[in-house]
Amino acid sequence: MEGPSLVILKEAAAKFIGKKVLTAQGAARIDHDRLSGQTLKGLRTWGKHFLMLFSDCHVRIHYLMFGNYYLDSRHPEKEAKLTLQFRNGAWNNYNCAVKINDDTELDHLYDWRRDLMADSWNPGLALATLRAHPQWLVSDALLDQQVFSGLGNIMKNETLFRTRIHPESTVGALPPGRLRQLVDEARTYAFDFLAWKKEGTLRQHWEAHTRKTCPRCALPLVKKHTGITPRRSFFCENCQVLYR
DNA sequence: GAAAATGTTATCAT
DNA sequence: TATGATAACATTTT
Repeated sequence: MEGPSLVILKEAAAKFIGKKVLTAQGAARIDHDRLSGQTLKGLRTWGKHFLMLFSDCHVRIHYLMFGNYYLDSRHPEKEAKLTLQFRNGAWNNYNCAVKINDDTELDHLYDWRRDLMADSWNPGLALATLRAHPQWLVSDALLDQQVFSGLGNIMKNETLFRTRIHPESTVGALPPGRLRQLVDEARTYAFDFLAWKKEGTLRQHWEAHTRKTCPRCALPLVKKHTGITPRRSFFCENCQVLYR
């Protein structure tokens, strides 16, 4: 689950803010009793981290690859990792990593300027970090959660296709204008992703990710694992320039 | 039916 | 101590 999907959840679950947790339970190995009776003070996201704020702690949920949630309903069979029951509904979270953190000063843990979805997103800071690591492959750089927090593999492939940059280009070899373009397009695509995800039309808008042919030139797209991670890259060798 | 994938963190080994 | 390998999690799509 990538950053934009968490923004959608934050909006959908906002009705629980200010409400008391009647019961907390689930398969996650946390102290559920600690949450029962507490009032949900707020919800935040930082990249792919979903944060539930309470007066003396916060819960961090990471949905990883397969995580999902049900609001006011539940999975027909699976046991939730964390279920929060409120007077006005239920919040079930599945296949996710759940952690309680005693620190309530989130600013100690998170640099909000790094969150691609945030108003406080700072493209200049991302740019500066990239400039400091010229040897990185762009496919690794985009997936670095300390630089583009919330950016996932789909967003990586689509951003590179849009900017016509080959995933195995090195950051340092990109002309300055192209590097800036990459940073800006990552943010632009993130919000297109958000809008399409809300409409339920995300997948049909993919131009490169999981596609077989290039929508620009009709040549076959290359599917290859690139970078240190390594994650799937779908790209056009004809349209996307390799900067080395 | 096998394999791979919208991903990260904890733990163990070196 | 720092870095790196491996396990763990566990569903949907190809």
